[in-house]
Amino acid sequence: MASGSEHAAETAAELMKAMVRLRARLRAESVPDETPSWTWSQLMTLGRIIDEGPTTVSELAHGEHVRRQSMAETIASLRAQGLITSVPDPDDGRKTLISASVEGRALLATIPAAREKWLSLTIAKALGPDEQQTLLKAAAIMNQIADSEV
Amino acid sequence: MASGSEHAAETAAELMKAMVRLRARLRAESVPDETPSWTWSQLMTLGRIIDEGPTTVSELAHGEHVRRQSMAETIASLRAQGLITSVPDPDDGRKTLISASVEGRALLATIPAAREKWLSLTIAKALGPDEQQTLLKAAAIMNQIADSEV
DNA sequence: CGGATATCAGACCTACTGACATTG
DNA sequence: CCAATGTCAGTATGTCTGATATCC
Repeated sequence: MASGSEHAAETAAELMKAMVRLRARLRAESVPDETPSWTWSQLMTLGRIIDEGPTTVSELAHGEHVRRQSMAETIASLRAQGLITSVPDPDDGRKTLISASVEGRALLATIPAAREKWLSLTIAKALGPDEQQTLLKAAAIMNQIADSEV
Repeated sequence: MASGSEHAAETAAELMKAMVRLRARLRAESVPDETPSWTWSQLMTLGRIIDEGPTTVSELAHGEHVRRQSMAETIASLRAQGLITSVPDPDDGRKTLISASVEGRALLATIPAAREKWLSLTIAKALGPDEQQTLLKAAAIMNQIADSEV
């Protein structure tokens, strides 16, 4: 074989294509009137805050591979909706420790995510168990790639 | 059984998470100085034009699940770079038929996509053949979902 | 005139880069 | 003084909605 890298290029291209197209479909399918306010970035950041306990904007930004400024925006949205609380770090005045509020934990527990609804339904309706399993495995692999060191 | 929908919800959530995070990582990894000009939307649209022969903005927009205006932007970029040509439909004055130019076909044949480079390398380096196969299958399934009828 | 196509104009969302104050 | 953190600005991209002209 030794054609591993060729396959890798094809896989990369196909994966990118699938991601762009599925994203577009999800956007098209999302009902504007039902969208409350949370984006996936917000939801995922909230989940990460709950998992990692009190943390800082910089740490979150690093973990999600975005700039501090971008993450600050997300945090501001979450704070505006009362899903998180932030207090100055008593040991380091530069830092602001962010924690999930009771409301934030409650929200994530129910995981309403209107956008997810259509995808869940379509997956349940159009896919067999094997295909669902493949997607789940692929999601894990994609996360692994996203966090791979160099 | 009967838990298919629960699994579907979990799969949907995991897939969304993976897509958002991988996208972020790809953005972080893309080298700004190397980015020539093509976006994935442009590349995919170009591919679709080649596959479907002469077509219209509306048809392309429908196929990619975006608004006509958005697709018009993409088409304008492709035209500005000489990758496509467009002529008025002789039979229907409202339509503009779009075809790929020789340059466009040549470009897609080489598939340079600088953004793809990091992903290809990481896939080749960090993933085994089985995992690559899973991603490829998943990509096909994701496309299937993106085009599913209701 | 109603339906479809294309395009112009304005807005938004989310991320980016650059510059700055504060703290360690 | 230098490094890290957080925040304020301005920019860029890709998409959206609304309005308009043209053609069938």
